[in-house]
Amino acid sequence: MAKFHQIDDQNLTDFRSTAFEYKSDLFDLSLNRLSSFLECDGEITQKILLKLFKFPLLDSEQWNFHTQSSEFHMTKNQNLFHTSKIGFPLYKGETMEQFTHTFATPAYWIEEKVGTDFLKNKEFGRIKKYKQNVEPRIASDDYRLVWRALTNFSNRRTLISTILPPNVFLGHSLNFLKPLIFDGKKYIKPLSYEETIFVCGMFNSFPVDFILRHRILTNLTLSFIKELPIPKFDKNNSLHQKIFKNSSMLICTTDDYSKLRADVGISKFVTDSNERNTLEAQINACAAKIYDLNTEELEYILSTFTIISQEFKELTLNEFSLL
DNA sequence: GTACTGAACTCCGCGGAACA
DNA sequence: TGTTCCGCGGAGTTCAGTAC
Repeated sequence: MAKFHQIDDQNLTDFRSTAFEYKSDLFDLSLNRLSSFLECDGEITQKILLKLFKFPLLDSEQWNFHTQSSEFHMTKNQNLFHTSKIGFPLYKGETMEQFTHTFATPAYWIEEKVGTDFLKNKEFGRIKKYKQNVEPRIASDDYRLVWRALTNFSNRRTLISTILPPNVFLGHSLNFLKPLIFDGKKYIKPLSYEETIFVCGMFNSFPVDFILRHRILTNLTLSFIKELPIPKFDKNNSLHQKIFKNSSMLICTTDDYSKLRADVGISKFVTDSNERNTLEAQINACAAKIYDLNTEELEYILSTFTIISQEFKELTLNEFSLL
């Protein structure tokens, strides 16, 4: 039997009459695959979570998912920041939103050489143990998947992610997927652009958000991200393809993404807000289908996002009914 | 003007890796 | 083996927008 977050004396006395049966499968999952217990509030939540966690975690062998936080610390590194718009912009959580890097104008910039030297020094510190004569390479040279590290389970959305173009720096309120890793001899790309864009689409979907809302309070730490169950991208799966293509059209809206567009072969992009809503609703519907959720379960997930408009929820359900 | 809510900022402590 | 540094996580504080 289980019941979470009970502080009332009477409720604790009547524990058995108000608690629910915590499924043994969920118990095994929490104990063997996760770093903390999955907290849930009843039968349907348990059923949904068990369906979602049938897929490999991002820190499992199936994925090659390498995260990093704190590229530039807003307090410790503030001596590097300026407001004269020279060099690379410093992105913080508040400057991006789901599928967009133009949500707000950056407040700080870092001179290109100052910033890249700083990051190359840190990277050199990481790879020097391999004793290889290799020039350090840094993440800001490439497109990278980012997400807000500071959030809340009761916010409009908890996981807010996009892909940022090269030549931008990140404040510590943004965590990111390393686009390049050092394997001991050379730098390799652990995930393709297609996989990265697909993951971005999954991150911004309601089912994945639903998981995090049952696990975090305010800090979306790296361990919670790495314990997300995400299916491996399958280019032959039409649902995966839909999420990848829609995400591409939502993210790559400026010339900063021309190289990425050419690389993944998606030239179209969408800036009209109504069209963007439709594409996002389709991504949510496809994600729910991938996780094998039924209409009742998707409706329940949507009902827990109380600040999201009813119109967008209905759009998502309509798209789901078409699959 | 005040209260409330959502969201971001800042500070501090912990733990592991590196190093003397 | 002790010390230092740095990445990371947690929590309190502050700010901004909105409703009344």
